[in-house]
Formats: sequence, C-alpha cells, structure tokens
Amino acid sequence: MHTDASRPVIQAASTPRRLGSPAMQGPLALMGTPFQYARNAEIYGEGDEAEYLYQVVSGTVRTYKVLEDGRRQIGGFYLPGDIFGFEAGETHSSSAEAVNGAQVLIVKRSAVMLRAEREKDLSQQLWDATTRELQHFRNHMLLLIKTAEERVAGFLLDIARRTASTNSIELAMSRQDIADYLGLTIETVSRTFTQLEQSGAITLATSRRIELRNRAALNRLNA
Amino acid sequence: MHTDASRPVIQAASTPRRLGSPAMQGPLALMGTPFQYARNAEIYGEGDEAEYLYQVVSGTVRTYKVLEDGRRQIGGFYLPGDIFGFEAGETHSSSAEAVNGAQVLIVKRSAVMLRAEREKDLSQQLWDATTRELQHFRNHMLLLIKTAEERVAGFLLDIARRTASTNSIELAMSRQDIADYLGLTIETVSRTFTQLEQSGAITLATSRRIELRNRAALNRLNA
DNA sequence: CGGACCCTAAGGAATGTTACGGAGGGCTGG
DNA sequence: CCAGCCCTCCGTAACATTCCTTAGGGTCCG
Repeated sequence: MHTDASRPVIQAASTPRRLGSPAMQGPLALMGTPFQYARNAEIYGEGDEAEYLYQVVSGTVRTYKVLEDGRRQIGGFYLPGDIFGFEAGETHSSSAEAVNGAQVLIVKRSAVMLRAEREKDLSQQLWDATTRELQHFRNHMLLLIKTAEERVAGFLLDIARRTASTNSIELAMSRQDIADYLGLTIETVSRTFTQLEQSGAITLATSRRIELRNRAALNRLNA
Repeated sequence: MHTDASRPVIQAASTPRRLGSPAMQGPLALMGTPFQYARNAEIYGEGDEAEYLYQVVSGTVRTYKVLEDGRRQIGGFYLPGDIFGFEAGETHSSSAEAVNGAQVLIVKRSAVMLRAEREKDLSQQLWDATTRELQHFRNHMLLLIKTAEERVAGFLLDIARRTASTNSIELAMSRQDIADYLGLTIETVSRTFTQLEQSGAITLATSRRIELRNRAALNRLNA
C-alpha cells in the first residue's frame, strides 16, 4: 500500500531559464513568456500562490499531491499544448514538476482573466481547457478502481491517443511516475508490462519504448 | 476488486416534478426552474446531451461512471448549494441521480453562458464552482490511494465539514454508495465503521447517524 | 411477510513488501 | 580515451498483507 517515503530524493535542479521568442500556438500563445525547466525541476509547489497559468511547449510536466508519509498521487501528465495550473483559491492545491527538460509558457492569471472578459474566444478556450481537465479527472478516478492490468492498458492507450503516435510510444516518465499515476507500485507496473508483453498485447523495445501490438486486446482491458 | 454487477437494480423512479417558486440563492438562483426528483431518479445519464446546469436546493445528488461489468465509481455527492453538470463537450461524461428525494434547480447552459458574458460576477462564480470541482477531484483521487480506514475517516470529515454540522452526521447515502465513492466494498466499509467505533473515534447511533467522538484521531488518519 | 439494507466471519485472490541482481549512463582519476 | 565506480532505474521472485469474495443471518420498514 505504502509507496514509501524512502523514494530517492531529488536534488534542487537548476533555476528555470527565461527564453527568447514565444513560438507556440494556443490560447496563451501570444501572452506568455517561455521558460525552460530542467528534469525534475519544480514549477510550483502545493500551497504556493497561484499567480500564473502554464502551457507546455515541449517536454512533459507532472502534477501531484503527496501525503505526509511520502505516498504520492500524480494527477496528470501534461504534454505540449496542454494547459495546467488552474486553481480554486489563491494557492495551488497540487505541485508541478518537469518530468524531463520542459519548455513552459507562463502567463499571469490576472492578465488572462482580464483579457478573457473582452475576448469571447479566449474565454471559451479557457473554459474548455478547464472542463476537459475535469473530464480527465473523472476518467482517472475510474481508472483507480480497476485491476492493475486494466490500469496499465488504459494508461498506454491514453498516452498513445494524446501523442497521436502510430503504435509506438516513447514514455517520458519513469516506472515510479507511472506507478504513482496509476496508484500501484513499480513492481506491479513492471509485472504488468511483462504480462502484457507475454500475452502479445505490447512489445517492450526498450524499457521506455513500447510498441502496441494488439490494440483490440488493450481496448478490451480498458473496457 | 469487482463490485459486481449483481447490484440491486433500481427501478425507474417517478418522473421529475416541476415546482413553483425558485427559492434558492447562488449563481443560478434567479434563472433556474426547480424540479423535484424521487429517490434514485436519474437526473441525466452518461452520454446524454449536456444542455443544462444544475444546482442542488435540497437533498443529495450523486454523480458516477460505470464500467461494463457494473463496477461503479461515484465522483461526488452534491449537497444544497452545490452546482453540478459541468462538461467538456456536448454530452455528459458521467451520470447523475438523486440519492434521496432532491430538489434541483435546472437552467439552460446556453442561457447561463450568454448571461455570463455580460455579468462579470456570474462568470466569476461559475469559474469558482468549476475550479472547486477540480480541487475536489484532486483530493478524491488522493483518497483512493489510501487505506480503507483512512478513506472512511476522510469521507466522514469531508461530509462533516460540508454540512457544517456539530459532531453529528446524518448520512443520506447507503453503504453501497459510500463504498463506490471510496473504491471499497460494502463489507469493508462496514468493518471499518465498527473498527472506528471500537477505537473510540466515532459512535454509530444508527447505521445512518454517526457521531464524531475523536476528531483528532480522524484527522490523524486523514493525514 | 418480503425486500432493502446492514453486519459478521472465513477463506482466497490481488496487490504490496522486501530483497536482490543486472543494465545503463555519467563522473572521476589515471 | 578508458577503466572503474557509483547511482539510478528496471526486472524478478518469495513472502506478507490488505481487501475482496462468498455465505449467512439480523434488523428495519413498508
């Protein structure tokens, strides 16, 4: 049950680097300032003031909450184009980190909101992003009551869909990240990957590169 | 793992009854039409067109998703004042039912959105409601990785907080509902209740009425 | 009296825990 | 440049535990 607290400690990564030109599309494209975050660098922490909104330009970002004893639940992985950082109050209710090196567009929440009052389109896009996030959480919660095999299958299909890849997936995140996203341990994730490979559903080219061999079987598990 | 499909079938409840005066406060107060739903009556189903927004006036509402084999995950319980029915696309990604008899304010989504364009305050309230919902889901997901005891403690504290009650809780929902909300079985929920009672944390006046005897202990479990 | 709801107990299955070994990449000193 | 080392990440196996499954009986209320 416990994903225990002896998880390898992540040392402070280098400070984010401000970049030149905001070459990204999407609602925040023309407003934001691009920043570069190193692998495992914190973008914001739980309890920090929620002053900005964020959009991934390149790389992957994870948001998560932790319990006192170190158990961690990853809320989501954000890929290029995704917006994150929406909050109810004035502070962040979860933390965000770069999974690997990631470029992120940052823009003041107040500026976005102000502008959204006049630009109906921007307002609409923000609303859509927020409700999509809601939908993601609803699905994610459903995932958490499934069996280990179903969760892993669902995870792989979700990543495949979002990267619009063919049948080949490059995982940006570690087994520990996947485990904490799916509410499993790394051992169970490992076991399940090999299980899926033995049943012919996937092939593990390397530990991070996965080929979907039998989407029908995966979809069946995803139910 | 399987909360199996032999769950007692809920027979079609009586059709919702349209009521007289909209005597409710909140963002939707002046716009909505109040409807009365019988116990277990469906308010909307997964896949239905998402044409309306809803606000609970009295009673309790549950939203949920189901898997083919009958496993069900309850996303949330909505109490008087709470708004539900936010969706990303044009259809509902979950279902909603009245737990017991419930009075619900219903208002056309398009009407709300149109009006929100002009009324900054309404727009703000909708945004707050949505992001609060996001926050709820983040916490709920964290709950789903905890032990049975921790989940039940967290559930009780959440209900207690939201009903602003003293230390006495009246549960509107059945053990099956609680189990499906917490990702447990009814047996485990039962066992955990008795466990908490034996440890002196709570008292079960009746099976639906619970007294919190030791909030500190519950908070410790909630971590 | 029947049905819905709840509780308890015993056994089993899925998952977590603990332990260990190996592969790969980066760093350091030669 | 290379050897050696360390550190992180990943996989496997045996064991432990939690929670689920199955079964049965009790209570409340219409």
